[in-house]
This record gives sequence, C-alpha cells and structure tokens, in this order.
Amino acid sequence: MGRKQVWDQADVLARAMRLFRHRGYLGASVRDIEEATGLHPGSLYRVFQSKEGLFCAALDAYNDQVVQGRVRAHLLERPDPVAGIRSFFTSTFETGLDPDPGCLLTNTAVESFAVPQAAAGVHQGLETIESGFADALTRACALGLLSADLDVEVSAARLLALYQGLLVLVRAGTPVTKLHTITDGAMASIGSDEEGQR
Amino acid sequence: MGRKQVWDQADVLARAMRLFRHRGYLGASVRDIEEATGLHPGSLYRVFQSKEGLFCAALDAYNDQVVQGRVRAHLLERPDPVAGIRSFFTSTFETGLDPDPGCLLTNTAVESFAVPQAAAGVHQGLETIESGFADALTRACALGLLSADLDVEVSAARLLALYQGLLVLVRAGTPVTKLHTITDGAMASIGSDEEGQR
DNA sequence: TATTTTTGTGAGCGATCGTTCAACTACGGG
DNA sequence: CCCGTAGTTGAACGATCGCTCACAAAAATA
Repeated sequence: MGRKQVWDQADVLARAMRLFRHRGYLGASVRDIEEATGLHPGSLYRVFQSKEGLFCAALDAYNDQVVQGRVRAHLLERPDPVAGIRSFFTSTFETGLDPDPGCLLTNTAVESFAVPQAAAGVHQGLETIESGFADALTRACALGLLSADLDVEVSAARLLALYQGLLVLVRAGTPVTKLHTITDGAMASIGSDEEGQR
Repeated sequence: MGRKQVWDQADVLARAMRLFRHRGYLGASVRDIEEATGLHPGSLYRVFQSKEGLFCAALDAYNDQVVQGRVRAHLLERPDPVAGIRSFFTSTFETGLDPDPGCLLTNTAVESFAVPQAAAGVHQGLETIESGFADALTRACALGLLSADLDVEVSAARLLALYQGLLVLVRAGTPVTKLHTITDGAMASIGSDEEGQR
C-alpha cells in the first residue's frame, strides 16, 4: 500500500553516474544531482541515505553496466581476443563523444580520501577489468595468436595499469596520436604482431 | 619600503602542495590551507589572487621540485639508466611513508574540470617525465643495456602511461606485490633482462 | 619623529554545501 | 469513501565554502 515510486531507479543511477564521471564526487553537488536526475533531495535521502550512499550505488551500477559491459564486449565475447584488447584501449579515446566522460574507477581511486566506502567498489571494478584481460590473453594463447609461454597474470596486471594510465592521459588532454602510440606499444608488449590495424 | 613579508613563500608552497596531493583541489578548503600553511586568507589572496592561483603556483612548484627532482635523480643522473627506470617506478610505493601523498599531476588531470588553468602545468609535468624516460632509454641503448633498435619514443610514451596507471593503482590500495609485478613487466617490455632485482 | 607604504590578521560577507522535515499527493484495504 | 501508508516536494536549517576588507603592525622615507 502507499504511493508508487514515480522515478526509475536505474535511470536516476545512470544519470548520476554520468555526472560523477564528469565531475567527481566532490565536484557534483546535491543540487547538481537534482538537476541532472530530477530527483528531489527528500527522495534522494529517503532511498540512498546520503550523497555518499547515492555515489556508492552509482559506482556499483557503473561496475555492473559499464565496466562489465565493456569487458564482455571487447575482452570476453570477441572472436579475435587480440583485436578485442586493442579496441578496449582505443574505445576510450575514439568515441567521438566530446566531453570525455572519465572512468569512475580512475576518478574514485584518485579521490579515494573523499569516499572511503567506495574502496570496495573500486577494487571490484579493477579486478573485473584485470580478469577480463587475463581471459582474453588466455584465449589468444590458445588460438595461437600470442606466444604460448606468455605470462598471462603478469601481462594482465600490466595491461590494467597501462589502461588506467591511458585514462589519466585522456583526461589530461593528450593528443590522440600519442594515445594510439601507447596502444600500439601495449599490443607489442604482449607479443602481438598485428600491424597497427586500429 | 613597507613591511617585510614574514612567511617563506617556498615553505608555504611546499605545505600547500602536500595538502593538495593528499586531498585534491576541491578537497582542500581555504581554511585547511590556512591551517596547513599558517597563511591567513588576507595574505593568501593578496599574493595568489585566489585559491586557484595558489593551486597553480603549488603545481608549478611540484613540477620544479618534485617532478624534476625525481626525474633527475632516477632517470638522468644515474650510472645505470635501466636501474633508474625501475627505481622511478618502485619509489612510488616503497617509500615507507604511510599516507600515500599522491601525484599532483595524476590528481589534477583527473580533477581537470575543477581547475582549467592547471592544464598547462599538467602537460609540462607529464612531458618532463616522458622526456626523462626517453633520455634514460637513449642512454641505456648507447650503453648496450637495451637493444639498439628499441623505439625510444614509443617506449617512453608507454612508460609514462604505465607510470600514471601505477600511481592510480597505488591510490586504489593495490597490494605491493602486484605493483612489483607491474614494474617487472614494465622493465621486461623495454627488453631489459635484469633479473627482478628490485 | 611623523608619515607613507606594505604586510598581517581575522571577523564576517553572501553563496552554497549536505541534509532535514512538515505539508502535500497518490495509492491500497476495509 | 475514508483512512493509513508510502512517496514527493521544496523551503529552510546550520555549517562551511571562497573571498573581502577594515584595521593593526612593521618597515622605509622624510
């Protein structure tokens, strides 16, 4: 009994997520959130308890939708896992969408002091990416695309670091040509001999 | 004529820099700055015009002292440039100092929307690091420590990305063993055969 | 010493922060 | 149909934000 909730929680989280990606936790005020989502403070605090609660929910949604979606699309469900690794990188700066949306994991790791609660979500997201890399690398080795004696664990860890670094450089406004250079280098470092096929 | 300035500008900038490294631009209030530096708002605004002005000055100081200092010590003035590259990485997480101070370049790149003025400083700092890598790599090739046909430009760009990614992972609380794994991988990716000598 | 000039000090400005809450609105059950 | 319940709304709270400015203190000039 009682009144029905008129707003879609998934939609609100998606909009909040976008705001936090652009502006970070501290950079997005509750009034900004209200404007972006249409959610009035009363409803926000009834459902999420606090701005921090909403942020953590948005981070979880980011992991579940964006991170897992990207990992699946590029790293897990691709016939050619090597091409998938490459596109996982290039898709961060070749989107064409203008204002770089930022990665909520990267932003939150750097802003970590502001939302201690979010540490778990960051870990989980990073691990999702890393194990996605590991999966793609394993498949690539099995397919003979990469050397069979490639150390998958080590390479996956390094790709994760390189990926996070790339996201920082994207945010810093590094020219696309250099981002491509870095991607090419990343591919070469796992022993891929694909010819810079973008 | 007039009264002498009683506070040391370099000292104030060093303290402000430390605060910004830990908390970011938005996370450090003017009152926090006053507490950390002893500088009262009046003096702050007389000399630096705004919080943003102080931040940019602190970023410049960071580039001039911390970044250039680290680049020189590890990448330029080392007899063994390969060992220098390794220690440039490991020194970010093997310091022993507890609260990770963060890299002002990484933080600011991610927070970029908040301080548009700082973009130039970020670019300059990143370039300092990248050319430091390039210098160390060139020397390593000349010394026969690395293959002479190593593409220095590409490797330097990749090391920069890897370095920024490492800093993100340090902030995220990644265990030290994994950070070492990443460092080892970075060394291997430039063709170094030094045996994980930490 | 009196005056001018620069710097230090901190109370306090208006704006905005995260958060609360009382009034109001829609729905279900008796 | 009316009441209990759950959800919405937005004004407003105290705290804090970045910042200003009137005044005091110290150094240089006359």
